[in-house]
Amino acid sequence: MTTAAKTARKRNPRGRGDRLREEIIEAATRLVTETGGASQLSLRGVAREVGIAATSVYLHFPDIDQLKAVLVDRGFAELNQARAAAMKGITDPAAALLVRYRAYSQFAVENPGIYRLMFGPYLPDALAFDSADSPGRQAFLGAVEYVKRCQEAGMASTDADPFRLATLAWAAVHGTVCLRIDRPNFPWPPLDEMVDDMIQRIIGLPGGPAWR
Amino acid sequence: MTTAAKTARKRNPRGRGDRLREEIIEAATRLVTETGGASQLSLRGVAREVGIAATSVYLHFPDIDQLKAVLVDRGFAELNQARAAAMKGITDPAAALLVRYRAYSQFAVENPGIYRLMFGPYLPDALAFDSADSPGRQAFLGAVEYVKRCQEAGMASTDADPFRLATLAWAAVHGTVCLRIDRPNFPWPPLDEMVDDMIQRIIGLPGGPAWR
DNA sequence: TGTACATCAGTGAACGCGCGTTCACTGATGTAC
DNA sequence: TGTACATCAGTGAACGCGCGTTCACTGATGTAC
Repeated sequence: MTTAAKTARKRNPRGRGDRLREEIIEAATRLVTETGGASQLSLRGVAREVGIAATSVYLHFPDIDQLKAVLVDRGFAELNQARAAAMKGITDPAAALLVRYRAYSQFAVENPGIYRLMFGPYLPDALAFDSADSPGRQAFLGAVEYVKRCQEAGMASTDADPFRLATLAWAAVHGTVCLRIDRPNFPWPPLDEMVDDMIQRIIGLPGGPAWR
Repeated sequence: MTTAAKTARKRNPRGRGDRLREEIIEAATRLVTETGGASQLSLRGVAREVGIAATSVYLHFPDIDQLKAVLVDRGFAELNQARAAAMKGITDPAAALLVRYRAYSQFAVENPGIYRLMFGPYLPDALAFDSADSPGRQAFLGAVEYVKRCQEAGMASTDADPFRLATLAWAAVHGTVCLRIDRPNFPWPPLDEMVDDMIQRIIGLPGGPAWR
């Protein structure tokens, strides 16, 4: 549906100008998802997708980077939500850890455009800074916590601190999904299987090589 | 040095028109390396960098994708060379494997623009196809071979076939370097240390968690 | 030895396109008197 | 109840820019006769 303006748009009623803001965000999400690349996301392209004049985007966003920032925020919100939903009711820390990374990787593969925007090189510098209280960092610290629980339960290697293990795991899963997205012709094993295998080996989870 | 034409270019002598081809490739390499992104590599930009008319690029490349293809080829050649140089004289298969991945990751971090072009989403489809005889695939099969040797020497996990282990290792190292490039503010451990740690855990190399 | 011609290495003007951004505007609807 | 005015939601023309691509060209140098 990236084509042109579908049906002639009706102007929003008085007081509901913010609805357009929502439409713009949705259109941008659609574009990023469909084209898989946020690099060519343009103000005029988004306006075209919504079916409004290019200038109307300025009513809600001072520039395209602000729009990207919103997409990234929503992306993290959605990822966190998916992760929380997947982990719901799971008490075993090792199982919870695996499910976390599976949810992460599924989100990435299902939303490659948004994922690339969140973790790739397209981000405006201000967002890419990845400060200690950024949503990405917060989620990472959540993973550190779960690794720690696994260690305390004797279900993970204790030869490295949990921060280090979580760092390795993040990088490994990130690479897994990036290559899958960018090199789809490689004979990859099924996603969940590969992620489980990866995490078990890195964290030293039961079922991993250290336990055989 | 991305600025403008340095010194007025002298036309190449008769019969040496191919020198310009080389200059164009070098300029493109410089641009990709400096800006770190191949996405905005443009025909006119390259011409500007070389100091020639935009149209002169057509004398050697029908379009920018052909130029990118050459950059990728050279990238693989350089990577292979760096890898071979690093492995020279090393007989221990486990040490050789570590050195391989260290060389790979160093190449990536030192040439982020080229690396992204080689393994990222910017590639023209024809190149990204990653067929079984592509240079990337060939290098990968080299890694599989070394994993196999490690297994045969009792220096690696034998709970998975070498192809699978090499797949995991590649993905993990790819993620390591990508995140390092794209999220430089994260408190990463030193590159070699992180790569060694990653590979030892995944392959089950001596020094890895399965051996402690 | 001179000269016409072919070839080679590259140029420069021009095109249409999509982009971000500006500016003044339009037209519907609510509100004050 | 009517009307003037303010506000709100959004438009349309125009700008300058960089881009890829076309076309006819220029000017040096080698080669055939």
